Amino acid sequence: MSQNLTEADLSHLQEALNRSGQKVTPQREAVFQVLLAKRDHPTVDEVFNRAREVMPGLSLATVYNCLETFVGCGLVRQVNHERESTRYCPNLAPHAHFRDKATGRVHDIDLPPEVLSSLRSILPPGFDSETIEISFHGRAQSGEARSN
Amino acid sequence: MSQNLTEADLSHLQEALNRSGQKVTPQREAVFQVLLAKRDHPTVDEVFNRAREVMPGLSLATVYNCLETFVGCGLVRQVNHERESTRYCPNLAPHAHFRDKATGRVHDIDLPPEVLSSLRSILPPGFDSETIEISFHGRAQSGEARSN
DNA sequence: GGTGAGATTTTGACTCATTCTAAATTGAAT
DNA sequence: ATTCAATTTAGAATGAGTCAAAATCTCACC
Ligand SMILES: [Mn+2]
Ligand SMILES: [Mn+2]
Ligand SMILES: [Zn+2]
Ligand SMILES: [Zn+2]
Repeated sequence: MSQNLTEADLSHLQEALNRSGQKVTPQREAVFQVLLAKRDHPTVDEVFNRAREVMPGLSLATVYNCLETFVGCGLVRQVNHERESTRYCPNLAPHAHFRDKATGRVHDIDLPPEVLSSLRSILPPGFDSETIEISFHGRAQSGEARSN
Repeated sequence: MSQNLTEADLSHLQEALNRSGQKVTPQREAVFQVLLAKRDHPTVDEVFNRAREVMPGLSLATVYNCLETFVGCGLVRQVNHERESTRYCPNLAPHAHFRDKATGRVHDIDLPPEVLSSLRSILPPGFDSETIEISFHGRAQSGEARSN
């Protein structure tokens, strides 16, 4: 379960933090490790509980801080569905989210470049978009429902 | 400004409420009127303040109740961006939302059927989507920024 | 290997949009 | 008129997220 970060993942973390002038800390390593270990779009509380297993003294505020830092340097994305608790996703490829009505689980849906550009094309002139969020809501067959 | 509901809008309201076994009340008429009068995706508080001008005794809880009722019978859509307050939209045509970073305003973006179906097509087999939400975030030239 | 400045973490208080509860009011049907 | 369910209302409660201030850590520098 609680694998350490691979060499590659650690240097990804280091590089992104350095790039924005911030330090690698044990707490940030632990939180990042949790996100990579199980890519199921955990809430802050879920991250907190998982990270505490490996670092018992960790505080909830620090988890909020770490996740905000990661979002700020582009290491993870925030995922919101309606007014539910914010979830976090370390998948940096362009993708949409599918939330399963039955289980509440969130699945990554790959977003091909041509669909992305057809989406951009619906913006009238004068609208300059920096980010696009796409979320589906419905039912997923349990066979498909591997927890990502 | 505070026009009354047109005959057509009132019967739209009546029909939708009847269909789901609920009553037309003065409060529901006032809240619905507010949504139709200025289609700028108001928050609950904005709806509350506008509606109070025409019905001073109205309570905030009732505005929450009315809006929930309207969402339930398909008269309006909820619009969420990140963790900001929920906004409400009476535009029933398929459309995406563009939130202007600078002003916070939300604009409707028409969603052509072919783009909608190209989006549906990215779902792998086994995923059955009931709703899709698409939101852009960026800057809109002020010329384009009529408040819808 | 110390020192000090700045970054990070921690705790606990706080905010505020939303939800809940229970009492009052309304209104349609008999 | 009476009744009963639906609706409205005021106010309390909830809970994810934020903030402020003190404690701790890191690391460049000596
Ligand atoms: Mn969420
Ligand atoms: Mn919103
Ligand atoms: Zn994702
Ligand atoms: Zn809209």
